[in-house]
This record gives sequence, structure tokens and C-alpha cells, in this order.
Amino acid sequence: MSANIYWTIYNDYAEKIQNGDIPAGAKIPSESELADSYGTSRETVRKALGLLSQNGYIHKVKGKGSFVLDLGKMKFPITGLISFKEMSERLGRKSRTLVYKTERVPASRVISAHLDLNEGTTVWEVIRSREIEGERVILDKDYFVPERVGTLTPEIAARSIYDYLENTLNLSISYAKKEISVEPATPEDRALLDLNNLSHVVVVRNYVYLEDTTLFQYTESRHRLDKFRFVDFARRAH
Amino acid sequence: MSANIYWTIYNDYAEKIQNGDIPAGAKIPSESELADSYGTSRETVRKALGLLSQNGYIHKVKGKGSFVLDLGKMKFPITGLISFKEMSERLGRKSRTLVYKTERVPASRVISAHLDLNEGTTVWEVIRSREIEGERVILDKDYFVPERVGTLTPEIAARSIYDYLENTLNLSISYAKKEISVEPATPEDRALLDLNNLSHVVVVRNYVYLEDTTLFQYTESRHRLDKFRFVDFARRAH
DNA sequence: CAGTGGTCTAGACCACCCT
DNA sequence: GGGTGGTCTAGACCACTGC
Repeated sequence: MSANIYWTIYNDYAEKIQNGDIPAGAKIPSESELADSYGTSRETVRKALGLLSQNGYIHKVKGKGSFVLDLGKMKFPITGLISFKEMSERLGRKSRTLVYKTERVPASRVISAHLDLNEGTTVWEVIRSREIEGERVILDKDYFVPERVGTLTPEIAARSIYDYLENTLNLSISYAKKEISVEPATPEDRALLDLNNLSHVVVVRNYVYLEDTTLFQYTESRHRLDKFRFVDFARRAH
Repeated sequence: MSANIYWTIYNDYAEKIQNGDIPAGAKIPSESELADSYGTSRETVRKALGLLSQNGYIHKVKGKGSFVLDLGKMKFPITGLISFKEMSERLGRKSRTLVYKTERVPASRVISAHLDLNEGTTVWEVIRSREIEGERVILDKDYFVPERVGTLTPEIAARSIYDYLENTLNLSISYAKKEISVEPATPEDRALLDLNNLSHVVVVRNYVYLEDTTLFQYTESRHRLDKFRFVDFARRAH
């Protein structure tokens, strides 16, 4: 996005690796070579390579060089704050969003606790299900602090709320906490999802914070058991 | 671990935050102040603060400063390559490990595929269940490439295999990929876990790589649905 | 305006690897 | 010994927030 040099280098190589232009196991140019070829300093190159390493694109070995990993392919993310729309587009699957509710409602005890508000405070409630290849397999229940989001409409909810928040309202999402657990299906789950008699659902609770560290969204994503998948890449602490 | 300056700063503040010595919302000293007080340069301080930020301890705001987040408490990890033993100790729960099997066996078709070996190659198979507060809720099935691990014994398996690998064999684990899904319980799950009639288990497949990028361990961690929990902290891409 | 974090530079020394 | 990545320095300029 920015005109940062390290960001340019990062994207150049992330793309080359994802496209397979540089095969898994291959060595990328040394830090000094990259510094020369991009006309920058080694520390700046190192910033880019650090990002590539963190995100599972490369692996750096002292004394030898940096090598391409073969994990770049299935970067299947619930990880990393990616939206349903981005995800289904990336996978090229036929998908559809069904909007059940887009309303301002008083927060229930549970919801107000999740959003750290007083019970009864007005919040936006958006309830949608996600249909993939003809089956409703995800139920998304979103709650927003109303001062931040202005007015939501079913049309916005059907497209991408994140698009609207980031590009129209210029809110900048900063970080989020996710909790994954498995819980018994509720009557609502049975009504709005095609559960096929499965007794439980995977629940992903997502707390989204803005740049000023205020919590402004709580989302409960309820997945049919057999359609849930989560991939995580982790480097050893040190 | 190392005598690195940035590592020292990171640990100092990670500890202060975890202990509550610096409360959530408080501002930590500016980068220049930290550089002075640690007798180092600003870039080195920035490296430490970058780590604190990534791990959810602080949040940096341009023009204002760095502020403590309140997520440091329940850093409940399957995230980050932490072992069962470390985890249960951290939580102070009564737990026990039951070792069912510690043997060299020819790899099945499935296992050889996971470890990228030829079918029938000899691998170490370790099967253990984890009992927490009297119930067996996790079934761990580990497979190791034998050239790397030498000899495993039930005694080692009962303590911590990672301890043995890292401190005795001096293998250095580098990175890992995890996949989480939910699958029907197998007869083995029913035999070795206290499933309470639950029909499915959460399966965490873990692929562990060494510094030289070779895959050397595949682990299948099978959790009872109601005892599974996963927490993830993520910063927005940019 | 002074103070903050974000980016970048042009060096330096070290530890490690390979030949 | 020459090449590599890991750490660190002492500056610089910018963009942003606050007063």
C-alpha cells in the first residue's frame, strides 16, 4: 500500500513465492545483494525479510541464506482478520450471504459484557448466514458500538461491512482477539444453518479494536463442525 | 535467553505487564527514553517494542506513545508451539500423562504421507493421553523421523519429549504448521479418552520443522470437544 | 512548538557456514 | 577466508498528536 521500500520488497517476494516463480527450497538473494538491487540499506531489506519469515514465506539460516518454504499455497485464513468475502473470493467458491437482521437493539446482558458496555445500551446487531455451495454453514452475529459505525443497511451487510467501515467511514481496524471453542448448537443455529443433525457448532468469538484501542465490534461466527478449518503458522519463540 | 539488549528490554516489559506492575492503558516510556535508560540506540528499543506489540502486550500510536493492552493475562496457548506440560504447569491444574505406546513401527500410508516419507519407513510412534482433573481429555499421537530422535523411552514420553529433544539431543525446533478441524471420534478415541458420548473430537494436526527446514515430527492432538479452547491475537496487515 | 513513533542510512562487529 | 545472517549504532527526516 504505502510507498515504503520494505513493503515493496515484501510484496515483490510474497508474490513471486505465491506464484511459484521462486520454487520451494530455492535460495533468494542475500541481504546485501537485495540492498544493492533495491538501492537501499541492509536494515531495510532485513525488515522485509523478517516479515516474509514471520508469515511463513521464507526461512532464514545464519551463515547460509534465506530459503523459500512451501507453505505459501494454502494460506487459508481465519487467521489474520480476513473477512468472509475476501476468503471465499480467494478460494473461488460459489457463495452467498443471507441477511436476517440489521437493526439497532438494546444490548443483552451477554452482549454488553462482550462489548464492555452497560446493559441496554443501543448496539447494531447484524445477523447473516453464509452459504457455500448451496449449504448454509456459517452463522455470523455481529455487534457494533453505534457511535462508530453510523448507519448500517441490509445492502451494506450483504456486501462487506469491513469495506464500508474502512473505505467509507475510514475507521482503521488495528488488532483483534479470537477465541475458538465448540459448543452445543442453539435453536437459532438449527433454524439458520443447515446443520444435518450435528449437535455442536464451532464458535469463533472475535473482538475487534480500533487504532485508539477502543473495542468497537464483537462477532460470533458459528460454523458447522464439518466445514470448519483453521490453519496457523508459528515460529519458535527463540 | 541470549544476552541481546532487545531481548532484555522485551522480557523486562513483558514481565512487568504480565505481573500488572504496569496497568492496562498506561503509557510506557518513549523510545528515546528507553534508549537512554538502557544505554542503547532507538532502533534496538524499537525491535523490542515491535515484539511486545506483535505479541499483544502493547499498542503503539504514532505521535502519542506506546500503551499497555489488557490481553497479557490469559495468554492461553495452543498457539506458539508450547507443550502440554508447560501449559498445564502455567495454569496450575492437576494433570497427568498416560503413556500407551512408545515404539518403532513401520509408517502407515497416512502417516508416511504426513511425514513425507515412503510407506513402511520406520518411525517412532508415541501415544499418550492427558488427564486433567481426573478426566482423559486429550489424546496425543506423535510420530518422529527416527534418524533425528535416537531412542525414546516411556519415561521420556511421560515427562516432556520437547525437553529431551531440545536439551539432551540439542535439536532446535524452528517453526510449525497447525491445522485445526473437527472430526468424528474413532474407536481409539473412545477407548483412550473419557468422551462422555460426544460424537466428535477436535483434531489439531501439527507439523514441526527443524532449523534446516526438514520435517521431523507429525502430531495429532485429539481433544474432547468441550475441553478445547484456542486463543489467537492478530494485528491488521497494515 | 516540542514530543512521539515510522522509515531509512551507512557504517560496524559478531557468529556461523562452506570450501 | 569470503559469504551469510544477527545485532547494534548514531545519526537523519518524516507524519502525527498535543498544547
